[in-house]
Amino acid sequence: MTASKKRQNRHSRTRSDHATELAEDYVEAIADCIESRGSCRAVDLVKQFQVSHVTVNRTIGRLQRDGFVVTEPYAPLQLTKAGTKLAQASRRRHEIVYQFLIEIGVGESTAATDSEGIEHHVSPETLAAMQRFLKKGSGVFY
Amino acid sequence: MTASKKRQNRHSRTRSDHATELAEDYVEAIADCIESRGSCRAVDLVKQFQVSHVTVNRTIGRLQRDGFVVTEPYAPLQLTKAGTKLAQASRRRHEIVYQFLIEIGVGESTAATDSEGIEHHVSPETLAAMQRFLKKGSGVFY
DNA sequence: GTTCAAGTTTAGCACAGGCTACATTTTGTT
DNA sequence: AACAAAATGTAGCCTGTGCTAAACTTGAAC
Ligand SMILES: [Mn+2]
Ligand SMILES: [Mn+2]
Ligand SMILES: [Mn+2]
Ligand SMILES: [Mn+2]
Repeated sequence: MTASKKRQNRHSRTRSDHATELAEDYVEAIADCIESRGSCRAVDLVKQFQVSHVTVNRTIGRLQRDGFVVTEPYAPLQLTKAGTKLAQASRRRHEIVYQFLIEIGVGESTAATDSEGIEHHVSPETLAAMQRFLKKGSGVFY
Repeated sequence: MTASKKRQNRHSRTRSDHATELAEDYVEAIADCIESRGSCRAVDLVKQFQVSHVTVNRTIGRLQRDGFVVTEPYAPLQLTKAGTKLAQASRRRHEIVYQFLIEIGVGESTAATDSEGIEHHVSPETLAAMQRFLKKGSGVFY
């Protein structure tokens, strides 16, 4: 492990996916909220995630610690450069997974639900495969 | 919430998926191990999951509490009826997700890794869509 | 300018799921 | 039988992510 990245086994990878999952969903939600409402407050995330405002607050604290968000007391949330970048990448990946599910015949509501969890486990290689599929169009199939 | 099941939003669903995820992976691994080696011990799971034996032990404790495994001190693990059933359902779903990824052009190694996380977020509806896809064969496409 | 409601923060709790260090039991070797 | 090694168990720690209750800020209504 001096110079080369340690190869994780598949379960280790799943665990590390989960470690970044909440961060990805939060910055995505914050970015969406800022775009649609002009700003984002903790209470908006409470509605999105259906957890208590305390849980949102503590999660935001970790996001700030990790450099994705900046906050001042009682003020709206702001994304850092890193936060904005993560939000964009997450949104793009999420959207591709969602559209892909639609394309293979999953209903919109289920696609929305399932893609919310699936997205975090989709590697660049799998994402590329899904994109190829979308490009070709499913008309050939169904 | 007296008689009707509360409709979860998509983030709530993802959270509940995660609550059962470890149980699914463990019983699947235990079932595999029993089939291939005749019995399964904690140390086998240590190798599979790459966590400490203490973590395995505590996880097994929760599985026992929840009725999926039974253990006696220093003895191999056994699955309960419920554990065996969960293992079968998990394995089937996992296998479909894996084959599906292969079918859309993902390499075996990546498919193995990604399917390990994705499987837990695949609803029956999405699983059915993947199966339809596998039945048709991807020859039409590629 | 008080008052009140909404939003936010803090304190303190729980459980899941990681860990190391150390103790114990079982099993294999001599 | 004695010893060594492997497996298992226990004690005690940590972080993440959930909660309720209570205190505090802020901004709007009056
Ligand atoms: Mn997302
Ligand atoms: Mn998500
Ligand atoms: Mn899995
Ligand atoms: Mn997951």
